[in-house]
Amino acid sequence: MKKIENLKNADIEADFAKWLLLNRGIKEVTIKKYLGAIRTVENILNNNEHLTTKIFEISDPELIKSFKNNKEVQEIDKRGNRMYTVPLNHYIKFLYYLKEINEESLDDQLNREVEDILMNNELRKTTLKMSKISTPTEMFVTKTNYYKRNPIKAANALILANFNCEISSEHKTFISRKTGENFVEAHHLIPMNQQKNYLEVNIDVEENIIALCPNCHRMIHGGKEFEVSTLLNDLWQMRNEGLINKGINISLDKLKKMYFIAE
DNA sequence: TGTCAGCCTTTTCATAGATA
DNA sequence: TATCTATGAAAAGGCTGACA
Repeated sequence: MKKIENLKNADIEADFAKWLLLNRGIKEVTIKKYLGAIRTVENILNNNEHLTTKIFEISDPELIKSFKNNKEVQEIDKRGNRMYTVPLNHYIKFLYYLKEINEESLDDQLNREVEDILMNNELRKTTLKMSKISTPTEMFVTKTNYYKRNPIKAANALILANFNCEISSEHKTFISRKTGENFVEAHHLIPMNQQKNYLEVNIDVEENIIALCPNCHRMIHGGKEFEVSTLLNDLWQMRNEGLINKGINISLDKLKKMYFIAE
């Protein structure tokens, strides 16, 4: 069992190294030094009992951020010209990247369920009634808990948008074989992984679900910062009032942070 | 703020020789 | 013969500063 756990940590470390090499274009020599620096930080935190696990066992980027506040880490970081916080920052970005990939795959799963609902004429007629019964449901995926999306809510959102991309109704895609409508995808403006920060309200509601053409949907998940930022500006203007009516308060800045836009 | 080359120091490992 | 110790080479770690 111990060996399996070690293998998992080694896998994450190897994936992180591969991500640095392929996604960030960092040289192997530097990657080696970064991994060594992370190990040094890990030892410091272990020695002063701020940490009892390995850094690569941690999947919460906020916890990694807190390590940068440790006095000893700050001291060696200053001496080492930020060579300890730089790799930690990279690891934080890597963890967010992993979360984003999970968010995308959950979106894909949701959209397949939405299509199944919309292709059933009887079910389609009753979606608006059914959607009233809903509470956020946590589901377990790998080591992290995620909130299951309600496909009926998402189907409603697409119907309310008249199957148009909400960025521009001119974004025509193709007619879906299953639904017979212009193909658009459901996207949660406030990502569902943020439900944990909205304990009083359910963010899986029509007001938070946007119909997007596949191009805009991919762009919002993986576009350049300025492109995502532009999309978010428009969508936030469009939906903020509806969200407030549902008791969901979100500033544009906070929304951008959820998409890792540094502004 | 991040990257990276380069230099210095420390650690690890292999090998040979000394000793019990 | 087995074990310990000294030594040197290689690898890894730590740090600096230039540059983008």
